[in-house]
Amino acid sequence: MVTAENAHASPTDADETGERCDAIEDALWASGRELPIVDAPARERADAARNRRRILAAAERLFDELGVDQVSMDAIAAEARVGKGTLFRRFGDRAGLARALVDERERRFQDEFIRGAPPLGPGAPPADRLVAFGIGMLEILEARGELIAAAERRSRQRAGPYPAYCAHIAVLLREAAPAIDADFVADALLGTLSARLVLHQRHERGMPLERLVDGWEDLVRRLLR
Amino acid sequence: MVTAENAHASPTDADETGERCDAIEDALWASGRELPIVDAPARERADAARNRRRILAAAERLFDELGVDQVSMDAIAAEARVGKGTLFRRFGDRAGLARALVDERERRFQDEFIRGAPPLGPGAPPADRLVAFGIGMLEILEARGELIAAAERRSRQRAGPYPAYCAHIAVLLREAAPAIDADFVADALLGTLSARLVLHQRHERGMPLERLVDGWEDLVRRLLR
DNA sequence: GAGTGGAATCGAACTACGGTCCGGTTTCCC
DNA sequence: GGGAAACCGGACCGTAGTTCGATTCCACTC
Repeated sequence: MVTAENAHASPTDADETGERCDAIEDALWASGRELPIVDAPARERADAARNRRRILAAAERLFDELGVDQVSMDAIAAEARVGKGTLFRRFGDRAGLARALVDERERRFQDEFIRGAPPLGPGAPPADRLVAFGIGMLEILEARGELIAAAERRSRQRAGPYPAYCAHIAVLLREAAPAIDADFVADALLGTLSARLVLHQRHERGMPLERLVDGWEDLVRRLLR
Repeated sequence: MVTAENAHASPTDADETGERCDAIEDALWASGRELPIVDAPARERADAARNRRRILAAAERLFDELGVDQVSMDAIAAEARVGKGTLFRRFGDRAGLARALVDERERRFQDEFIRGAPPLGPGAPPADRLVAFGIGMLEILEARGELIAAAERRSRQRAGPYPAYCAHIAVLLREAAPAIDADFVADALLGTLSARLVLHQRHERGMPLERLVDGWEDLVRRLLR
């Protein structure tokens, strides 16, 4: 069944999926969340790895071509030349697959936020870091909003990077304004960066990206002044 | 098929669905939205009215008994002794049915907000009205959160009372702080009152209602001070 | 390096659910 | 009573997600 033609049929050459970053993992543990379950297990069988890559490549291709919510899971499985069971065992559900596709980018973002250069990373005043966080998030949403909306479909708060974002924002808020209910306000701020909301503002209400950026900055400054 | 037993089998005695309030309608029009389509049409046939009542009663019963997202549309149709087609033609989709079930309460809330007594209604300072709005919304969510979450499932921003809430909040914000981007901040504030988020905070994170109330008030005051 | 036991994985058939369609029936107005 | 419009409801469709027997792979032995 595995022909020579599709034995290494992955056009995305993201082959080094095995790379880990212990610093990020530690930071995530410290923030009290589990790691996202989108990686390969420690020892992955060769056929499983091949199928995982083929599924991700097929999904990326179809999403790109047709739009995220015009593509069924059956279509992805067929395009990847893989059974449905394989698809779902690998990624859990549709949201898990979407999460896997944005995971690399989100990891990089978390990395920059935790240990990158100011103003996003440590060193800058907390208000500036918060502003930079929102801008970075809005940029990611601009590029991958549909996908992230699909990843957040079931419950945004439960899975994915939400708890980590929440914890990081809360830390900054406590630093900048100790009197504040940091966890509550973190949820409030993150609500502004919900994929569904931003997509609606951008495409249905026609608000330009700069307006969202300015709005975010003003919101943060007003809260922390 | 229609037996005497279920001919008027509606335990909810919301029989006067025909009552209209032109003031509210005008206000809603002024805010640029359409009216919610959950009413009976102007002239409803007798069998249609009977079936609508039976569907609403059945849904209420099953939702109460089993929890909102443990009840399928088939089950509601069966419990109401009605075909699936009838159910969907009447209410459009699952969200529409849920909206119909909270509609009366939301209308009352909109009414109080537009023309009721202060601090919710006109007369109080805008900041106080905003605080009261959030508290009222949180109370509704406390009582009917699951149902409202179901009503918001597809796109919160597009359907239901969201546009009206948004417009009203924006008016208050402009009054209290003309320099603010009122539409943007209205979305931000309403994000805090999203049914999904509040349910998560209340039941999964165990935050007490008073904390959400205090958090909301502090958030509004900080923004407008 | 070939063989083997057993666990991990594969994938097509299956279930359940939301939503649509359309021929037949009921209701209402005249 | 008659005709047209509105309505009814069950069969039907596409999709997300599950199951489980068949298959593939890998570690270990000889």
